[in-house]
Amino acid sequence: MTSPPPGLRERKKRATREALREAALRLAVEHGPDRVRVEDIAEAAGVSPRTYNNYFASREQAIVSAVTADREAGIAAAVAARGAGVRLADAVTEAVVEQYTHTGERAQRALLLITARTALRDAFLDATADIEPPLTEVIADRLRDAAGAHTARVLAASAAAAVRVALEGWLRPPEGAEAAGGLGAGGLVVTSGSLPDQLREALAPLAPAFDAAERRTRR
Amino acid sequence: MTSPPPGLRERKKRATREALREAALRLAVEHGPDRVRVEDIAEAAGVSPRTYNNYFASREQAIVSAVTADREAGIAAAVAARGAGVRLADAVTEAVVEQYTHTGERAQRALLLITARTALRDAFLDATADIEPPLTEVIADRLRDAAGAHTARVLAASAAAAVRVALEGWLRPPEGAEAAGGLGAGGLVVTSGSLPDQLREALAPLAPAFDAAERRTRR
DNA sequence: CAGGAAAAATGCGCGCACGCAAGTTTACGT
DNA sequence: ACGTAAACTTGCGTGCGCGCATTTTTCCTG
Repeated sequence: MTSPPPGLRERKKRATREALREAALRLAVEHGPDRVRVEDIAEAAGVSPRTYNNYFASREQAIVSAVTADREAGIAAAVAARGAGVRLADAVTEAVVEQYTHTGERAQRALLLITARTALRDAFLDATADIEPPLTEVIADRLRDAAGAHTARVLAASAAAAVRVALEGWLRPPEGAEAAGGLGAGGLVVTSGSLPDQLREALAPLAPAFDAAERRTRR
Repeated sequence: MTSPPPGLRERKKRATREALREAALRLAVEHGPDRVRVEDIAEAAGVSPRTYNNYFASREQAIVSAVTADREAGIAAAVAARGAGVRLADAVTEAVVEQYTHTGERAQRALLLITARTALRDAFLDATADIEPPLTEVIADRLRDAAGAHTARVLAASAAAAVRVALEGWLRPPEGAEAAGGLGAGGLVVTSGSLPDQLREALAPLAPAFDAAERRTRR
């Protein structure tokens, strides 16, 4: 899988990235997200501002990364942990729920801060796309037939998209009815259930697709 | 459907946006995408640079928008055109294929330019998410039951994600095209499979999900 | 254990995104 | 018809993203 020698070079790189994550989140919590500049983050991490955005494309990305990194790192294992015994759709769903609810104290506090600022919310939502690669890998691992690779890619992308929809609905309580569509005021804006429920509800419509893909590999 | 008076204010707004689109694409084709500044686009459209990014968040977005606007405008009609007689999954698939292949000459030429520059390619891929709202509307139009709204949202998001995967695979390997000197030094992007095939292949795994949702509405 | 190539970090500079506080235009009520 | 409020545009200033050229660090090979 990974390279047997982690590479000394690669380790420092990861250390720097982690330092930037940590610094970004800490400073954001300390002084408020708007009161922190890239220069401050870079200084706290011991690198130049120019180096900073060799790692992160935007200021928001660095802050959010501290929260999302764990999930994109653990989602694959969480799916794999639920072995071949359970339905693939259930494995993915429960793995997602686990990764987004069984979260540390620090992440929970950071989320509270993220949901307040629009720019950070958007960055957080965009970050959900980062679970797609690891998801693709584990799904492809269970779809061994010829077209499995392509199918896994699509299913992973769809699952990530569904998660995004769930998260959007979850942190959207304070919003007027200014949807893009014309007669979009179609009544029930019931939303704002618990996050696990939102996730399960969003992933449920995709279950038949997962089932079909999984069924094809058995024959 | 829409507001009976289009609104005089709204008309000027759309005209300005269209002018910016047109100017951005024209200048990009004329002088090359890197040789055009926001100031030039704004001047060509008759507005100030500051006004420019009240309409577009990035320079690339404006250029790409000239190509993608038609699709996000027509995708809903394309699905609706295929009436309730055909399977929802097929309607969506064929509508997507139609929108991304039956394209004008100008768009085709612009695409050639977009695929060359990495920044424009990324912007183009990101723009596929814009078909999600109209898709949500038409799908919800055919899913009339209670949970149809949520399901439509997830299915639309998944379909958009699948389209993105297809497009990624389509314009994948532009390696060694580092001849930025002359005009039209065009290295033809070698594609793996025709675009319609890629789209159909990517959307196919989602068909069972569409079927299940559609089947639920009939009883 | 050197020497040299590849890769990352840094300094510098330019153009862009966006907040803020005017000025200007459109829409609507009495 | 006129005045007022809301929306859109504009000028200005600041911080940021990133390309380019240079210096420093890391890794490999003879």
